[in-house]
Amino acid sequence: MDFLEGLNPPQREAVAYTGGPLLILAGAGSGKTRVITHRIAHLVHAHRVPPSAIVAVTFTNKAAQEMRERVEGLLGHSYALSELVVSTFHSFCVRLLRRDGTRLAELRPGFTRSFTIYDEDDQLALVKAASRQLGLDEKQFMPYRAALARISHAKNHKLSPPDVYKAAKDLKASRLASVYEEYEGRLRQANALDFDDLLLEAVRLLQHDEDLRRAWNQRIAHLLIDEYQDTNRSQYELMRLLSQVHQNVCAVGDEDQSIYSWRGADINNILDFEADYPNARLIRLEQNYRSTQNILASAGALVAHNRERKGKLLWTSAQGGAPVGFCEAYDAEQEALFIADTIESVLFGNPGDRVAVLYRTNAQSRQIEEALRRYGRKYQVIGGFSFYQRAEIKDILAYLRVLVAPQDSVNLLRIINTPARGLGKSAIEQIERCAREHGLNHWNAILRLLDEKQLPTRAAAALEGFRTLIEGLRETAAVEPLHEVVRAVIEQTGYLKTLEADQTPDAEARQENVTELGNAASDAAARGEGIPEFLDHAALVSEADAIDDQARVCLMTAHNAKGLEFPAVVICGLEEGLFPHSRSLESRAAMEEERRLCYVAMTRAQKRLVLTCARYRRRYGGEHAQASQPSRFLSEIPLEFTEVLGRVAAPPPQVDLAGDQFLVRQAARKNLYTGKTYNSLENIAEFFAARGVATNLPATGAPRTQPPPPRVAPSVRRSKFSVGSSVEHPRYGNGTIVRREGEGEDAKLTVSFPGHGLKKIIAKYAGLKTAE
DNA sequence: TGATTGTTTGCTCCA
DNA sequence: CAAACAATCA
Repeated sequence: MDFLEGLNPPQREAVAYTGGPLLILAGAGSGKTRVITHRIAHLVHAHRVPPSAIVAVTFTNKAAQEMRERVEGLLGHSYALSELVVSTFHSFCVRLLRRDGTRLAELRPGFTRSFTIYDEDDQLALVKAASRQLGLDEKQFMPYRAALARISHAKNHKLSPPDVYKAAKDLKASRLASVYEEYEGRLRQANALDFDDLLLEAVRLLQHDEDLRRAWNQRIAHLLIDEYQDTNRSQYELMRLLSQVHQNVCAVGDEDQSIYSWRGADINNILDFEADYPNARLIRLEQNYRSTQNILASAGALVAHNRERKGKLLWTSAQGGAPVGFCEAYDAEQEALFIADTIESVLFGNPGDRVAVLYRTNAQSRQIEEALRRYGRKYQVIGGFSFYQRAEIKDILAYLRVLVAPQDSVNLLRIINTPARGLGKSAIEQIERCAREHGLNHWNAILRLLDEKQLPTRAAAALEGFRTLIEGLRETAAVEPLHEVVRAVIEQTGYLKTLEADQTPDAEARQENVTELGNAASDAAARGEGIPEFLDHAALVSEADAIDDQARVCLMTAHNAKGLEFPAVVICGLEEGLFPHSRSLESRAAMEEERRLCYVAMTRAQKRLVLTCARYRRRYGGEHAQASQPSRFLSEIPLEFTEVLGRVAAPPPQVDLAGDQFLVRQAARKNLYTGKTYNSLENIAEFFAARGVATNLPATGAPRTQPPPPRVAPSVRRSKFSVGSSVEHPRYGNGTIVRREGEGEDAKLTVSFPGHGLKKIIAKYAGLKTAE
C-alpha cells in the first residue's frame, strides 16, 4: 500500500512530511480531507505510528465520523484503529473532563466528573434568573441575549467578574459584572459547565494537572487540526498544551474561509502559525478539483476584495463550465419560486444531482420551503429549530438531568411545574428564597421546606408529590436501561397524558417528537449508552450532523454548508443588509468576514451556481415590504463570468395561499408533511389552476406582459401539450414537458430530453408529437 | 393557580 | 409572523 500515489506534488508533500510543525493552507476544494486521511494512513502504515498516538480534531461530529471511516477504508482492519482519536474539540474536552477531570475540583469548588452541560437556552435562563435576583430587568439593564454574549466574550478572554467590574466605564458595564458573577456562581452551584467552559476548563485542567498533561503529551505523537482558521483562543491553547513533547502539529485551514469570529474564532491563529512555530513548514494546496473555472474565478474575484489574507490563487484544469447565473426577483416569494424552478431544471437534466439552497439567516428558509412544497419537491432543512431544542424534548431531557444531578437548578426549575402540578409562581418564589437564604441548591431547599412543614397545605402536597415522583424515577434510573427510564419519565410525570389531552394543533407533532425521543433512547441503549452518555450526545450534536447525503435538495445557512459540496448551489437573499448582514455594515473586519462567508458558499458548487436577490423584502412579516439594494458582493463578481437569468420590475398577481401555507408551516415545523402532497407535475397544474394562476409562472422572473389571470378559477384547459406529459421530438426523442407558456399549437414549451437537457420549443414548428 | 387572551418585540451565524 | 411575556379572568 502506498498512500502517496494518486496525489499531486504538494498534496504528496503534505502527506509525507514528518519534520515537525506543518501548516497546510488548503484552498476550497483542494482535496484537504483526502490529504488528512492519507496522512493518517501513511503515518500508521509507513512510519509505524500506533493509531493511539494520533489525535485528529475536526469541526463537526459528522466530519469526524467520515474521516474515521475513510481512514478505515484506506487501512483495512489490520490496525487498532479504534484507538485512533478523531473528534471535535468539544467532544474531546468533554471526554477528558469526564474521565480525568477529578482534579479540576481543586480549581473549581464543587466540580465533579458528573457535571451537566448547559446549552444556550439554559445559559439564557441562568442570565435571566441572575438578573432578576439583582433586581435588573431587560428594560433598565440590557437584553438578556446581549448580556450573555458579553459574558461569553469576557470568559473567552479570561476576564473574571472583578476584571469586568474594574474595566467598567458606566453603570451598565458594572451591572453586567455583577450579573456575570451571579451567573458563574449559579453554574458552580449546579455543577454545570456552559459551552465556553468545556474548552476553558479542559485547558485549566491540563495546565493544573501535570501528570495528566504529561500522559497526553507522551501519548500524542501527531496532532492534526482541521479548519484551523476557525479555532479560538482555548482551542489554540489546547493545541499547545497537547503537543509539548513531540511538536508534531499539522494544522489545516484556509484563511479565506474563516467565518466564526463571532464565536471567538481568531483568524490570527492561522495567520501567526509560522511565528508560533518558527521551524514550521508551509504547504499550499492551490489546485481545485471541485468547481468549474467560471465558479472558481467568480469566487476568487470576490474574495480578492479582502485585505486581511495571505493571498493565494486557486486554479483548476477544468475549463469554462456554465456561467454563474443571476436573478433579481420582485420579492422574496418570487425569488423562492424562481429557486424552485431552477431546482426543477437542474434535477430534470440530472436527476442524480444534489442541490443546496444557501441563505444567510434561518428565517429565509420558510418561503423557499413553501415554494418547494408547491412543486411537490422533497427537501431537507438543516438547522433552524433542531430536534433537541424543542420544548418537549428539552423537558424530558431536563427530567433525566435532574435524576442524574439533583443540584442542577436550571433544569429542576424547568420541570418543577411541567406538566402543571399546582406549583405556581408563589411556591417557586418560596423555594428560591429558601435556597438563597440558606445557601442551598434548589433540590435541597425543597427537602428543607418539606421538613419544616411551613408551606400552605396545597403547595406542600404538590411539592411532596413532586419529590416522590423524582425519587421514584431516580430508583428506576438506578436499575433500568436508558430507554425504560425515558419511558418511565414520559408516563409517570403525566407528560404524555397532558399532550394527549391538549387540543392545540401542534400537540400531535409534539407527541410524535416525544415518541421519537423514546426511539432515540432505544437506539442509544442498544449501543450500550446510559443516561450520561445520552445527555452528552444530545448536548453535543450539531446541525450539520443531521445532513442526509441522499437528500436531493438541502436548505441551510451558509455557515452550515462549510466543508460540504454540491453539484448545484443557489445562494439567495444577496441584498445589502441581509447578505452582507446589517450588523456587519459598520466594521471593515465584519464586512470581510461576510465576504468570506459568501466565498465559502460559492465554492461549495461543483457545476452550477446561481445567485438571487429580491427587490422588495418584508421584515418581521410586516405589512409593507421594504425596497432593498442588491448586495455589493454581486457587483464584485466580474460580468464576464455571469449570465442574467431574470430581472423583475412589476409586482406579481396576488395569490391567496394562506390555507396551504398553514399546512406547509406545520409540516416545516415537524420536518415532515403528512397532508396532501403534490407529487406529479399534473398535480401542480391542478393545484395552481384551482387557484386561478397559470402554471407557467415566469421562471426567469421576466416581467409579466399579459394581464394577471382572473381570480375565479377557469376550467382547466386540457391541451395535449400539458406540463408533465411525455412528448416525442424528431431529433431528441422522448422528453417531458417542464413548462408551458401560451396555449395550443403556439405554446412555447420547455422540454427536458434525457441526454440532451432542457430545450425551448414551439410545438407546431418543431414537429412535436405526444408520446404513448 | 392556571388557562386564556392581549401585547410586544425581535432576525444573525453555532458547538 | 410567531414566540415570549403580561394581564386578566375563572
